[in-house]
Amino acid sequence: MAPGETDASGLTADVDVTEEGVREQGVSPRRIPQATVVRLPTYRRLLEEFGRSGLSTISSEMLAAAAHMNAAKVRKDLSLLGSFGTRGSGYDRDFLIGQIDLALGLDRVWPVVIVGMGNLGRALANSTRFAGQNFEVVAMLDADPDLVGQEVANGVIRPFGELGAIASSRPLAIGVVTTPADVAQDVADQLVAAGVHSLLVFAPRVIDVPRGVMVRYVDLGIELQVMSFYQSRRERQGEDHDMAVLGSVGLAGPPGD
Amino acid sequence: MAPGETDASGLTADVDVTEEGVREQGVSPRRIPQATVVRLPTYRRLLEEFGRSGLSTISSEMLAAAAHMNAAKVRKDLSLLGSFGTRGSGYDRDFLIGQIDLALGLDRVWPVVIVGMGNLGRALANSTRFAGQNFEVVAMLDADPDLVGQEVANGVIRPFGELGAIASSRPLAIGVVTTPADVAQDVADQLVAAGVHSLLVFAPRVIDVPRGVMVRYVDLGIELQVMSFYQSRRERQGEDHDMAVLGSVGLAGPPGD
DNA sequence: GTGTGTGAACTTGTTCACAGCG
DNA sequence: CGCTGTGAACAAGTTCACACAC
Repeated sequence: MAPGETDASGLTADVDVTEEGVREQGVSPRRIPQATVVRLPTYRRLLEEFGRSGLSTISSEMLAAAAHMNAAKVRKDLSLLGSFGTRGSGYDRDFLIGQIDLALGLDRVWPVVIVGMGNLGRALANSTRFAGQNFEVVAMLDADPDLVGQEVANGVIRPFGELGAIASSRPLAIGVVTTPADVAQDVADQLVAAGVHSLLVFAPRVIDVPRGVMVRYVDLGIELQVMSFYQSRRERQGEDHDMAVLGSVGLAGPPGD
Repeated sequence: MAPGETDASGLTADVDVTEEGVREQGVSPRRIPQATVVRLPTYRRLLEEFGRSGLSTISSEMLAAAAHMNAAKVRKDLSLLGSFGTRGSGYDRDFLIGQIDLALGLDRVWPVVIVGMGNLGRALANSTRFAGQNFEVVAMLDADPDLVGQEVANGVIRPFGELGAIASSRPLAIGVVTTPADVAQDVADQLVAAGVHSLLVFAPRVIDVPRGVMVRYVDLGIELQVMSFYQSRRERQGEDHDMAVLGSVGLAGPPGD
């Protein structure tokens, strides 16, 4: 196969993606498909970058070129947020960023808990993405007594057992699970009990959650195996296929051509 | 929306997923859609786990329940590899694992290079997934002189400038980019020049690659923003939606219901 | 009877192509 | 005339439902 770009995620592990509960209730402009939701952050980032170049108006064609995708897709995605473009010129950068933020819920700060402070948990805690504008790491937990008490990023690692206490002193929205696979389900259960409704799981394990709780998986093993698949194809067949881009986090596609 | 499960990836960032170059050439049994490729590693892992429970025959229903998905999907996916099931009983675990390995190219070891040995690069180098059976980290590079020479996992960090030399002494297949975003494109260019045909990019940046090179993205920022989207929906609307599971690495879906 | 393999229906996502606004 | 917004065509992915093999 020629490598093309994939879109991403790769590992859709799941099930049950019902779109209920959500249907128009005044607030939501329109139903936004998941495929679009996943692309909005990329558009947002590119708009920021264009801004640094001094551009204040950006066309779907420019965004599409920068994101390596089809302009019609960009327009369709953006039109789901409302009709913000100006025919003949394009979209006003600042206004569009504001609208994307509104759609993504980036008009507030979400409290995040990270459970499992090994190498990966630490890397995430130090990431600007986690410590950024809209997300605040309110707790870093681990069951290992040797790790408890250590300073990481701007805080200290606390015992996993304190989760309940932390949850009663302040609301928690997102839980990041960077523990070994064998305890991931138990950790997830306790996070859900603590009020977390969104889980980002790095452990290679399918997690059971009650309805209403969202789970997204980031699985490095799957990523590598997907690459192995395309790489072995390329070697089996002649060279020069055309691979493109795939995305894990939902970005990218399989090496198509 | 009720949280459902998503499938994942979330961030499909890409483009160009052409399926050329690949079409049937004797070796490939049949065309395997990307959606299936991404799920094969999960089936493989679940089969391993069932094996530990002593089961030697597994039905699509069992796999589906464990993976939180539809049994018909499991059967359709597996049937693309060939007709390995036995009607009335199910699939022979060991044989099926072998067939999945064959399809995924896990019958050999792929040389991996990691560029950017900050927290994340180190976490990956220490990961069993990277140091596992089918992947071998043959080089850990960084441009920072302070990091060069440090021991990580089973090796030592070398200067990024040595990439070319390393590539001429042994073939490289997969490149992992865990550098800051501003140098990611340059690093990718050099990896491609060194013969790498698959890139796993953690930097929040769209990467340009020539045809034939596959890029998959893992973007934590996108993951968090996708969670923010569904979380803010849930709060805007009544509670109790039904979210499910989404996958980043391609596993999971949007919180549907 | 049990569970696979698969055509057909359906749903989701992408691309085209063009009407129409600025 | 340029670029958005969008219906309509298309492609990909999922689920159903059932014939058939064991």
